[in-house]
Amino acid sequence: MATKKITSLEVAKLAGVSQSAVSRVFTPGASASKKTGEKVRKAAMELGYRPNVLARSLITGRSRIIGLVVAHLDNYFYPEALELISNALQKKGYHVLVFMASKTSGNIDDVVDEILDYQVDGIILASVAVSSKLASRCNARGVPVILFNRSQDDDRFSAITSDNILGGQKVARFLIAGGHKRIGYIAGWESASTQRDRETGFVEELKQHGMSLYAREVGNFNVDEARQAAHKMFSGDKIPDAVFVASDHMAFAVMDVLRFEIGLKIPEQVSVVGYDDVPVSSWPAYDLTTVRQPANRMVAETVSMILECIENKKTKPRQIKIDGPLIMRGSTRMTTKLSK
Amino acid sequence: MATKKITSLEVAKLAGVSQSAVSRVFTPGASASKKTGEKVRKAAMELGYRPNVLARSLITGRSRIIGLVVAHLDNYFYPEALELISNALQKKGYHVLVFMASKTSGNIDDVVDEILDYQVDGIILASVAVSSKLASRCNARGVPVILFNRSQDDDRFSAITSDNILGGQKVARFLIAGGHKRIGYIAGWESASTQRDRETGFVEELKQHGMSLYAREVGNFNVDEARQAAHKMFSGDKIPDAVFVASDHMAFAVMDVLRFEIGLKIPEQVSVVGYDDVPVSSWPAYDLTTVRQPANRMVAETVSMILECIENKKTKPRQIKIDGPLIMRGSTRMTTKLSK
DNA sequence: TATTATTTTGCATACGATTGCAAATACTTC
DNA sequence: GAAGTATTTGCAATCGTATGCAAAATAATA
Repeated sequence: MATKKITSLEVAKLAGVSQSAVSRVFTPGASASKKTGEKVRKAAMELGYRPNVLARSLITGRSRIIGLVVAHLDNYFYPEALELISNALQKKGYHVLVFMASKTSGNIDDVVDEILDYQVDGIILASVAVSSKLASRCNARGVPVILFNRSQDDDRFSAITSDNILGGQKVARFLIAGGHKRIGYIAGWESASTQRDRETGFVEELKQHGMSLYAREVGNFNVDEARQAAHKMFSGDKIPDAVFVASDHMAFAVMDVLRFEIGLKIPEQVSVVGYDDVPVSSWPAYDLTTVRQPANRMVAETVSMILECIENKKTKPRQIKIDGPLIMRGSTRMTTKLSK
Repeated sequence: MATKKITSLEVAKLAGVSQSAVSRVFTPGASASKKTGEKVRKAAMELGYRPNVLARSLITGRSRIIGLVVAHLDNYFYPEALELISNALQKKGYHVLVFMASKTSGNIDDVVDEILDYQVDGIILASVAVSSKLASRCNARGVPVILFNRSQDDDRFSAITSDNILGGQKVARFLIAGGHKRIGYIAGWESASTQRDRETGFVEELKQHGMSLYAREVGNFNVDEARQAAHKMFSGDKIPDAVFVASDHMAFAVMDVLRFEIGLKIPEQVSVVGYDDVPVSSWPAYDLTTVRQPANRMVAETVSMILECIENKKTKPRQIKIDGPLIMRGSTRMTTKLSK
């Protein structure tokens, strides 16, 4: 009903000081005497006054808002990342404005434009790419853009990923050491750097050992397509004895198909390896061997990087790769002792 | 580098009109001739001008930002809801400022205060409660508050939930019809209305059939505690032949304990029922019978409700319960034919 | 074409804060 | 207590846009 706005002016009146004084009390770096500080704080409390962040942003040019574009919340790696990012930024006095890059909404560029309208201090793109035109626009406005779990051949933004090439290599070494001879790969979305790097590392390392992919299908980081891929790969009579799936999310679907539709035993007949180490992977029903993407460290780097860019406009973009361990679980057989 | 801001004034100059004209062109309801419209749009395009949403909000008093507080992203019902909410609001020209109500951050009231600082047009609390003091503060500022998947005995805000009482009843009827005699319940967080309602409906319906709970433990909507609860409940010699778990999320943990740690067969020895119908429930590894919370309909109601409250301040808060079906899957045995 | 009704436009102010500047006050020091 | 230095404080301008009001331009009507 009485939708009254309490402004600094009213607090000033009640406290018997100028409006600027009120502002100074609520501005960290500003100078105000102890006495006025108390008077103002008391009056503010009484009226329930809190500074209007938007008005402040208008004049300071800093909104303390970070735009976050996220696409695949159905892959449980992202909710976890979102939670960590939001918490970390919250702790630093920033907040997250979320934008979904759903398949429906088409163009990511439009989304980024919308974000810029909010005068965000920075943008985090989680597993999402953006045109170089938009990149320059962000650049021109001095808004740092950080790619999370995706890299792009554009040195105007920083990128934080796990070391996907190395991860792929680890999987290859592990499967070879386990005595597997016919090794398949189910790929993610071909245009994603994560997909490419994981496959590159994997295939290169196989080659090092004189092997090559026995089978390859594409799952596009999508459950349904992963199921189909599994069916194709395991429908013949000579089937792989191991399959590396480009994400845990897809790997679960693959495991379900192998066990419940094709009737194969994991790991006795087929070993399955995933990538991400989302919480479900450790649940006994899947117990999936996988490469951990250290979400907490990736987020920590992302947040400190973006804050650094905001503080200091001259910060050069960097590409950071974070190593993650191979987590050995029950979805893979190990005939041979594995030397680290 | 050249961090130049393009303002409406510069566009006005280039287009040869006044600043107000530019503003009018970019303000939906305002009057501007076709001719100036074109001139302005052309100039804006050339300079890459877009209106500053924050400045606009300052004067209109509407930010087109909705604050969303969310707690349990580890329960996969919430990422899904978040995605739906964000998409629906995006479509209406609103955006979501996310706040994590992590266990660490303690007081929700502080979080809500922070949200208000951003002059949000409305607040959605997903499975989170707030003190009545804060409720009045929001009320006083004319900011509608909607509870999502949680209700509270406070008619100042609207609440959208599934019909948890009815859901609990359905589970009871189903288990009884299945011939189960010793029925256990693993509860969520006792203070949550969802937990209370599910249990109430469940127990009442058992009573209707002359039965009562054979065992009861508390899992607090938390995986680890659910595991412990399962252990306790199934460690004796007379164990339940069915267990209703207050959320799918916990039910998975319970199933894993039963199968892989205690060595029971599901559903032959124990039937398990969950609540939510998150995507994982339909995966063959769990194939969990559960009550569906219709996230899309719940979100649709939530969004239309909050927009209605924003448009028309006089809208009365309402409590909406949405019925969800029982989804029968393989985690429960059915000895008897079930009459709907 | 003259007159009236309707749109369009510019001017100036307001939204709620921050901040440079200069005057006023408080604190040192001799 | 006077002179000098360090802090506080208020004034006024500013951020980028929206909007009421009155003047100007255009359209409608006779």
